Amino acid sequence: MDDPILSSAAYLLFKAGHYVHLEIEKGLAELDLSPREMLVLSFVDHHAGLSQQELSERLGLDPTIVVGLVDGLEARDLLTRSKDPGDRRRNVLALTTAGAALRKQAVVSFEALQANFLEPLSATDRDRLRRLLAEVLEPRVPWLR
Amino acid sequence: MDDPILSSAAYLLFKAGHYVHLEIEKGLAELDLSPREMLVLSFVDHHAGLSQQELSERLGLDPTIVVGLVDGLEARDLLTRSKDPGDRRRNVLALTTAGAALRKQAVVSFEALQANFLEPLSATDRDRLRRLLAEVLEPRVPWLR
DNA sequence: TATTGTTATACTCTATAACTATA
DNA sequence: TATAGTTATAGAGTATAACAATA
Repeated sequence: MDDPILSSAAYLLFKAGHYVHLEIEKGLAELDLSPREMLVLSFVDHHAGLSQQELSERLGLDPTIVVGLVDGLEARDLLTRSKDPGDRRRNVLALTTAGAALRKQAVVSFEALQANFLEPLSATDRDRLRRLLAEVLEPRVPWLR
Repeated sequence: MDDPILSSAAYLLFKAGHYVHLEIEKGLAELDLSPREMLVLSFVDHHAGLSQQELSERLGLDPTIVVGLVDGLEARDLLTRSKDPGDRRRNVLALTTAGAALRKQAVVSFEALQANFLEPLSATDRDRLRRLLAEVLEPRVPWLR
């Protein structure tokens, strides 16, 4: 493989991102969750009282996409929407008990899927990869730090 | 950032793949090329006489997508379609002089965009990242090796 | 009967703009 | 007048199935 593009870090990054998304998506289907739904559950759990706006910024999703995601999760009683008393334009999102339980399952599943994806790498190399990616993303997505 | 998902290698991989694609796409627009069109030009150049079928397999693109890509590149006289004399069902693709020239430009542009994307990393770390990604992808995309 | 390339079409995904309710 | 959330809709991107030409 001497192709300067197909063997480049950029192309491999793109491909790896695509494959890992596919595998996580397929695995999470057993819990009836899309990767994005898992992200929302996880994010709500770790950032209590955040608004949909903040969520859409942090996850890089269009606000209109978030509406649909929250609709679906609310209909399944996995989270609740409530008006922020301090600013009634804003929705405050919170996980229900069922939502918190499902999120826990999702994290377990996610980590198993990730371990399977990274299986060719040693534990040291997995962490090395994670840190390299974090370094590259840091200037673009500051709140990931 | 203690979120087990948002700080995971898998999520960072997904995000990084997304961002690098965006930046390459934006940069290549100056040459009126999409990332995929660049891939096709590069691949045809490095694998003389390959069919559209082979191209779609190697690039992970649906054959019907390849038809459209080749249509566009042929209309711009960047490559030629010709029937394989040994098997007249197959199209043999080849770059024109203009196509080869544009590909060269695209590679230069691509490498500058990639360097900019990986700017936070040292040369050693860029190569380390590339090798880690190649290792992870190897069992999934054997022909990348 | 199988395979390559092609077309047409239906489906999904996404963003845009317009609306409401609050501030 | 500006902002958070919502809705409706149009556009892009994709895959599916059916087709023609060749093996």
